[in-house]
Amino acid sequence: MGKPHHQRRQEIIQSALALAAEQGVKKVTTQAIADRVGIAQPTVFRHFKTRDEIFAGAIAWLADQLFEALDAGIGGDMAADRRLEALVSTQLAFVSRHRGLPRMLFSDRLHLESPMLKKVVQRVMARYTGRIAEVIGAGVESGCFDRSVDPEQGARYVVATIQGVIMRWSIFDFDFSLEGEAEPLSDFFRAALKSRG
Amino acid sequence: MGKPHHQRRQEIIQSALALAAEQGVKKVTTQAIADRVGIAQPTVFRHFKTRDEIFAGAIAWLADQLFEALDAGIGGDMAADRRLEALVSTQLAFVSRHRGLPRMLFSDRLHLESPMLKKVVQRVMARYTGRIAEVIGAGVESGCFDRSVDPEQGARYVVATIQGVIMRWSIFDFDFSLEGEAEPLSDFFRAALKSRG
DNA sequence: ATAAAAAGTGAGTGATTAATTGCTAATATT
DNA sequence: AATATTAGCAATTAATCACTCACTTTTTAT
Repeated sequence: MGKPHHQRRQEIIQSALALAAEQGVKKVTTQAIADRVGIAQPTVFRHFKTRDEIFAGAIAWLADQLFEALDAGIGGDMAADRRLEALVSTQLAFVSRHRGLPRMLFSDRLHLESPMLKKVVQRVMARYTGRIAEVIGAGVESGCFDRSVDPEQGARYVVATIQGVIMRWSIFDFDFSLEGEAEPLSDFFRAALKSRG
Repeated sequence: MGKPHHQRRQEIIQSALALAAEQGVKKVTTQAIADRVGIAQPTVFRHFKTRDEIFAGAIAWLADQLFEALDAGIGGDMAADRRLEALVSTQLAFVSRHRGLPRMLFSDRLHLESPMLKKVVQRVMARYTGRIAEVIGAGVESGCFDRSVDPEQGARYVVATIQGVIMRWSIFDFDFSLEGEAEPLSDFFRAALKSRG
């Protein structure tokens, strides 16, 4: 027996994410992961030095996938508001497919127990907010959004709203369609940012 | 020795909240609470049957205080947008004074481990969202907000944005002034809801 | 082939922590 | 004053888990 290192790492990360999605971060024990992968519990530590490194690996993987999806979702040259709409809907669709993400991201465990994980999460958030700020900035330049809008601030609030919706979705155990929020949310943002007067 | 039951309960709840604010929910062990109150660890269980009941008590206390503050904050007869502004700023000021609230509310531990606590949190959220929906609804009636605004939906997004901002504040370890967000946030909401055309 | 490296295991350790138990001392009730 | 109730404690329990160790098997490289 014995699969190659990288393959096992992936299996472990995927199992951890699946467990987080289904039962919450607390239940992602090394034993539960091992059972799911089909290996003994100590074997997990052959592939990750600590449990936190599994989480860090999972978050890194999710971030990669997310930004890849975002880049794919806003190809072509659309107006800023259309571009923002695409961003929002891509983001919601992505999270919808990866329920482990909110479970990991919103877990106090991650932030407060491991400075390393906190750094990882903060970096992802900053990068994501920056991406949206660019779109808003371009929209302000082109007159699509109001000149009084501060791109950085607007981006923070857009991200906050999306996160709030996702958090609600996670807290209410995924009991409504996240993707169904894309359209009304985009309308909300358009109204908040759009050129008036 | 021996203080009355209700007084000790309060001391325990306050200690739990202080610990959550300072070090996160994970560190709110019955031992840590006991140390802070100045009693032995088993004595905690003379006043609460389980640890979860301490959390439930803390959340209930916070909810009471919050709605009291909100009611006090929107007395008088102002226009709907001013009323919403008052709500937002009261809310942010309250959370600013009670950092244990976000720590408790955003902890996956609460939601996923105890159905009872989950119910408590969901009730508070629903009540809070309803309160905002009323204000938005009145604003739409009076023509202060746009007729196309759905009060329930608008309220959900307003709450989502506020929660997102608070979550960011909590994740970034309270490193910016939450109360400073009141004004720009209110501007954001006003733009999103205000009568256009 | 053979040595070295990697992947695997069963058994165990140590730390943490909510909750129990059996008792004592203080307070309230009658 | 006698009794019951309540608040308190020290000692312990029982469960959970991340992580280690000593050892075996499989794969890779020489």
